[in-house]
Amino acid sequence: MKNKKSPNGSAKQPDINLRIASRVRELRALRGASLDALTAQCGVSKSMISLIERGEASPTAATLEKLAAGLGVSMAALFGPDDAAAELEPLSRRSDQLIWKDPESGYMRRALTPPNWPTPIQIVEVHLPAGARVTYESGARKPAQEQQVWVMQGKIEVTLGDQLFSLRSGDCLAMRLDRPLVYANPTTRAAEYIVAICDPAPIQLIQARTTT
DNA sequence: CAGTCAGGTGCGAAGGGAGT
DNA sequence: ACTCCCTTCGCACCTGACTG
Repeated sequence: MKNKKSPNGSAKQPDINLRIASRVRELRALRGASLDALTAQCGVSKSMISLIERGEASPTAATLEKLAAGLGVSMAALFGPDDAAAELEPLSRRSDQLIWKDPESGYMRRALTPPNWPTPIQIVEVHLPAGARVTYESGARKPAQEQQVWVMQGKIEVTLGDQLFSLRSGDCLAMRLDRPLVYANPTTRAAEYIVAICDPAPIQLIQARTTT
């Protein structure tokens, strides 16, 4: 739960933190929830949410996932577009894709889906270092979300509730996000995998922007 | 009441010293 | 040179007080 010092000292990620900040603030406003209300829903302290919304904290994947669950969205929705006036761009170039690194586990995720494209499908590329483990404790969401994990390289273990799945290169696991979820790389080599998430929240966000 | 700030806690990484 | 142990440091995260 508690953080480890990042390998390069203070690995601040100002751009991505500011993007997460505006996304959390926007999603919370969209739901008309106060800091207290969101605290009650996700279990992250009011002060921590406030820090995240100001871009002054580098939250762990576990904290972001709790926040996302409290807001009723996938984690991918927290990395969404920060420019409401941006044109619809169907092509996401490798060099433009947003990368976020979990300061706790070293887990690195790259958002592949074009950021402003109105789709419920979010595709994410993940690099999971050797020995790393990422826990998502929140379980069920409303509306229900589904995702599929396709391993490109290495081996990973996915624990959904009390079910353990060992995946190797080429394997694809489909799951409904209704139980706590753990990704682990028990090997001594980094693993790479693709996650396809079905989440209507980004569309709701774009629709809300266009109607305000 | 919503949001911010200050101070404190717990944890792992890094670094240094001692022993082999 | 290597390993073990201890201390220090930096960070996420928390509680509770404070402000408007």
